[in-house]
Amino acid sequence: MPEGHTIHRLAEDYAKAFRADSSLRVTSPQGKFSDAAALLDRTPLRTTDAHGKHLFLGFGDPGHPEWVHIHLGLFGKVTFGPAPAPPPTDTVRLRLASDTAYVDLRGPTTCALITEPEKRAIHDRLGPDPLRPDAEPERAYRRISRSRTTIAALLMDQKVIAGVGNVYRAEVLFRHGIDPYRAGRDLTRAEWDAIWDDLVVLMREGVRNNRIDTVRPEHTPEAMGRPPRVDDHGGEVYVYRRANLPCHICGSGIRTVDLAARNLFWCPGCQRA
DNA sequence: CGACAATGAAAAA
DNA sequence: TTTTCCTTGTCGC
Repeated sequence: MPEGHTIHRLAEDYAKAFRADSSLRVTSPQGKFSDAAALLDRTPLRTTDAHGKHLFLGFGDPGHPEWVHIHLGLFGKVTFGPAPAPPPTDTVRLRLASDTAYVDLRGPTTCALITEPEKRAIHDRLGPDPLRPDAEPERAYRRISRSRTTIAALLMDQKVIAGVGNVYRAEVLFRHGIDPYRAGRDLTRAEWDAIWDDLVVLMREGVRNNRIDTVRPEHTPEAMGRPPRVDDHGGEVYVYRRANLPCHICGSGIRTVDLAARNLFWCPGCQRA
């Protein structure tokens, strides 16, 4: 389940499992991607790429690259396993299978074969991604510093910054004591730089561990003598999905509200205007 | 077995 | 601002 760290991890995992493997079979058991799958069948995966929540699988020779563009949306899931691949269920949009491994993609918002220019156009409309080495955080600040929109909404806008989702949004604002309702243009450059640098660290850690942990060492369950979090998406967090529970730091009840069809979580004690 | 939620975003209105 | 798309797991009856 997908914020940017998941997608970058998938780019690594797809490459690790299948790159340059001439035994690669490409199918679409569900049927919605059959034509493209037939085209790619038995051609090696050349490279993978990720920008924000967009995943790209590169096929073909470098002069004429073809890309499978994948976006998981809210429900998309990817599962890896060793060969032999089990019979696919009828929801598998895309299966890659080699002599040694297989991977199934289910429920993506997007799974399409695109050209290099089309890929470039996607990069162009995305904001800087804390997980990409070429990212320019000033580009994000330029937009934020001119916007009357709340920082909570701006962090979710992929044109402003790519890869942050509902969990990282809530957690990074908490970690910096920032009221989610503050307007973007009221953020100082120093505040933005601190947020960005923090996201770089947190999301890299997310890629490494394949989960989101945002709690500082001094606030971990072990350090504070409280039971570890029990939650179906794993990861130790301060506010995400902790509605009405006491804040780990100040004890205030964590608040939640429906904002633009997503659940926003924050601590009214620690995050003041 | 239906209702509902879930780390998302584009299209329609 | 609302609707739509995509899938799966959980909860209550």
